[in-house]
Amino acid sequence: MPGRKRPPTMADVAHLAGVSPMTVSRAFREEASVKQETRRKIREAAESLGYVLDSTAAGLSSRKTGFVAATIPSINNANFADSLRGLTEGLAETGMQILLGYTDYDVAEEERLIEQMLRRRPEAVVVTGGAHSDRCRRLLANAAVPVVEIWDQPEEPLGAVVGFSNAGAASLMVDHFVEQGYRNIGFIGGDSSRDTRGLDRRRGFLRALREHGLSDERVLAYGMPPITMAQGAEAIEALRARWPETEAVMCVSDLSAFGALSACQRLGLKVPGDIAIAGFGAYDIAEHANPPITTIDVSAREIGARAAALIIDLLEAEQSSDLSLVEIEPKLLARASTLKG
Amino acid sequence: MPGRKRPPTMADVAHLAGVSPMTVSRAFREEASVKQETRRKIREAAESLGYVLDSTAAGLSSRKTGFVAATIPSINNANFADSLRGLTEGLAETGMQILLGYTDYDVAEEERLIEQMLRRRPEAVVVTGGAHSDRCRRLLANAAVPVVEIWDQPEEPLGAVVGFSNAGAASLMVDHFVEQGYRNIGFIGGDSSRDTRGLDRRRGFLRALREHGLSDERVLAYGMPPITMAQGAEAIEALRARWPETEAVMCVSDLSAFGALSACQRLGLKVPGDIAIAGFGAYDIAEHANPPITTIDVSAREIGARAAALIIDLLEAEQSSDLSLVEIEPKLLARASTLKG
DNA sequence: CTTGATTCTGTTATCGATAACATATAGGAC
DNA sequence: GTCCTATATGTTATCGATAACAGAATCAAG
Repeated sequence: MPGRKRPPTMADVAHLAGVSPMTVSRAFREEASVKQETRRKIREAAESLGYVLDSTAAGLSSRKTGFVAATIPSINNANFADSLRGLTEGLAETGMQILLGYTDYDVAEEERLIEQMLRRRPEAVVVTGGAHSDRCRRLLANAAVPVVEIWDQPEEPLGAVVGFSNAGAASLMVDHFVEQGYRNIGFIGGDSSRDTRGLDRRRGFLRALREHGLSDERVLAYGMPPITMAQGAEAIEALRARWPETEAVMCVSDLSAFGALSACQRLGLKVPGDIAIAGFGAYDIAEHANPPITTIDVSAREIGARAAALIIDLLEAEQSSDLSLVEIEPKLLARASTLKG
Repeated sequence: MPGRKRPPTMADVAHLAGVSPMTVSRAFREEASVKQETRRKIREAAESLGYVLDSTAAGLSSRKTGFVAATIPSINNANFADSLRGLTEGLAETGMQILLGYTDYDVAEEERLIEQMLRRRPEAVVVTGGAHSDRCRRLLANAAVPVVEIWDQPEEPLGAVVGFSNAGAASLMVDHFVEQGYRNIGFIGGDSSRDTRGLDRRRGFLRALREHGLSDERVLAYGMPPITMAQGAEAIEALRARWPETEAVMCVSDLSAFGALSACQRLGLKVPGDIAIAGFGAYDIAEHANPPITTIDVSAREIGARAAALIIDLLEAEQSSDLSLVEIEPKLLARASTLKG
């Protein structure tokens, strides 16, 4: 950290290169018209001074910060990480940078975060999931930038949506269970009203059970989201203790499903012989477990990529026609953990 | 997106509240002296206008952006995610925000990222790992802000360091294997020079083998980092094919170890009976696998937390005494996957 | 050589806040 | 009531860039 002297500015570069600051500013943007030779001189001067553009100032002046704000519930979740990757990659060509925040599945925290992020004047906002505080909705509306909600299909969207119905996705699993001949079917999920996507899955799952004329009583809520492997393990034991006749269980995520699977195996239960186990999210772990775990693939990365494309469109359009709905189709991946004989 | 009218500024709030802009500015900072009553009036005015502070402008003026830049190799890695969480939580009280970038294990990409981030004028920078391009080193040196390197102990640190010796950590595993009586020992890692931490682990592992007078030939390099479960699975089969006498294997990460474990079980091999398998990183999956996988815990979250504490110190100190080295001690977690009898 | 179009470069005002300094008001101590 | 200190507020200049406009240089065509 050699001496805290102030970093060089465009004026310094301009001085050294013998041009005006404005020309330096232009030289740093590809599209602007600057003579080849001048540009070279400027780049050299900049490099020799160790000059780095100040996008804080640039943003203030041009009213374009190059930020896209994004919130996800948890950083430690491969699904959201995949979506984030899709988003980052999709925005890469535009040079936009992601401003990331974790809500920890909490709408109050989301509100705090969104406000903090809006202070940075992002050019677009991506939020995960459909539940938001009133103030948060107001803040976003006032921000007058495109908003994209992902991973859900909210009843009252804030703007554009790239998502799927969590309830509908879960019902796919019921269909699969029924088709495989299971009748005593259970569900393991989180304990909190905070994970609205998890709750939607449960709701859709139970409704589908009823539609098939089956009992929807075998439900176990366990722990705060994100529900862990350990909680999946505890939950399956509790479920088996209470409803020993259970033949098949869906867990709210692949992680809990894996925990449940491991717990069963430790207890000497055969999966799927004694009990079938399914998850949600198409994590790597579901594919590589023994047996591989039946799951639902919601194309997490695609969600991010589509959101990026949508943002690019909306920013170009200027027009505020952003009530688009991009529907992602969840796919059931039938694997050994639920397949009979 | 109701009409793209310009958002309100402090001047608007000041006008409505009947005070000067400066007082509004003060009212938004806790420490500043503003009469209770005035502050209330201002907050009300702000809320009714939907005013949100512009930290772009604030940062320009005060020369404090409230950003800490951080790079990690991959977003989809629970270890780095944990460090990031520790960092975020540690910085929360200061109100600083993380500006995140993924290098994808690539020094050129790291250089690009660092420059992009430095344009935002972060008040500190956290980088993961010890390999950097010359230009990147120069950029960081010129930036005149504290730099903390994590997850490594570089020979030529850029600034402060919060890390551990990857080579030393891997040698712990050799000690464990030898103690358990294994003699024919192998290593599975990535194929690329890009994951320097992975290479360090391999190097340390092989050196330790030689120090114990054992053969260091059973090494398989497989795929690009981050090495996946699938690659772990392929690799263990290839390793067994080439060196059937192998009794114990360390994989460069828990993910590949889990892949290897699953592959062995599918082949009907007993773990640890026929072959012992260990990983690295203390992922959840290692704990919940069947059998649980022996691994090395490097306290990923603590790394982030310590980095945060260090940054807070360095920023307070003003003094540029930032060659601190915080040593994290890796711990071997001996589990069933390598324990005899 | 003049003209007009095109390309390149400079000048001035401004983005929205805060620092630094100046001033006003309030509250005790004597 | 005076003086002093502490608290509260206002004024002016500035942070580092870019927008918008204006002016100079270049070049081809007539």
